[in-house]
Amino acid sequence: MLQIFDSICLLLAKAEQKHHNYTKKILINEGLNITPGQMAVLYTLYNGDGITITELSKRCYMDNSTLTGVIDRLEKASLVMRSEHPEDRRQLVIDLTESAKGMKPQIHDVMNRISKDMLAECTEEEIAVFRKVLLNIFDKL
Amino acid sequence: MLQIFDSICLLLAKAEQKHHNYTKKILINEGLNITPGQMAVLYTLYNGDGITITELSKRCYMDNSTLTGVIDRLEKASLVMRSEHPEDRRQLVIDLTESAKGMKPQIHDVMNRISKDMLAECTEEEIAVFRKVLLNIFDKL
DNA sequence: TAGAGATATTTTGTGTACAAAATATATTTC
DNA sequence: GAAATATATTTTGTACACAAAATATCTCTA
Repeated sequence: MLQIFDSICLLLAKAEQKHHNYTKKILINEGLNITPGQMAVLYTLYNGDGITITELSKRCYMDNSTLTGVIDRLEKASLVMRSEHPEDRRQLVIDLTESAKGMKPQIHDVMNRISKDMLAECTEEEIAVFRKVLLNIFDKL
Repeated sequence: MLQIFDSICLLLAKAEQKHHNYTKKILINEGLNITPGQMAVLYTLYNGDGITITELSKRCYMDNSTLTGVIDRLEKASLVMRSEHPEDRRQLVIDLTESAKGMKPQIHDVMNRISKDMLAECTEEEIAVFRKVLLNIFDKL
């Protein structure tokens, strides 16, 4: 059983997949009606909105062309607004709506809960190592 | 910098994303002309082919409906064959082609190389903890 | 044995993810 | 200042990923 996890590559991929689906379900259960990707964008914007799409893409490590669709859906859900950049007509500025701002505590709660759930059996040291290895993978690749 | 990685949830998601893209590039550079998902299916079939789609889906933790498309593409690339199940006409049996069997060493090499690259800076102990935490996430969620 | 329910696979619809091309606008260079 | 180049965003095409519905076939039960 779990034979394919001889490979740490596949294990990493599938652990993240479980985590992603778990996040999806919790967001639905909480009635937040957003997806994990949309949550990541909102979370990033809570650290400062009023930024361009390219800047947002850098901060949340999401492809520019992927963001187009995510922002479309967030805009349709009235959580985000595109507006013109005052000095450059190529750029668009993304702002959170009041409705999205109101969701901030709930979103932080959800993310904390998910971290806690998925790492419930792990010690502080193990979590520190886990974080370190993930950061290393992110930086290295 | 890396502000969103205060959250280990987003860090896990993005580390896996980097890993996925890295895998994609290596597979192209090696001239294997398959995607990471296709590689996972082949890898699973190397542990035993001649199994049904549902059995394959259990072994590689891929959704049945996702597998339909992956197998379509593998079949188009002549790496896999669907054939009728002798006793149950609902089921299809998936077999590797000779061509796919010939790729086994290369695929194992690629996967070992990727593990090595992404964990290059890590000690054996850290890797053991990393694996343990991933397995825990997979089992728990 | 006919009909109900179960199982296997595919299809459809939605949401990332990314490369490459398309579009629009800015900037640089000659 | 017009042409070349650069930048910002969207569009298009391909590949997962999964839920729900559609199909086909099998099995169980009355």
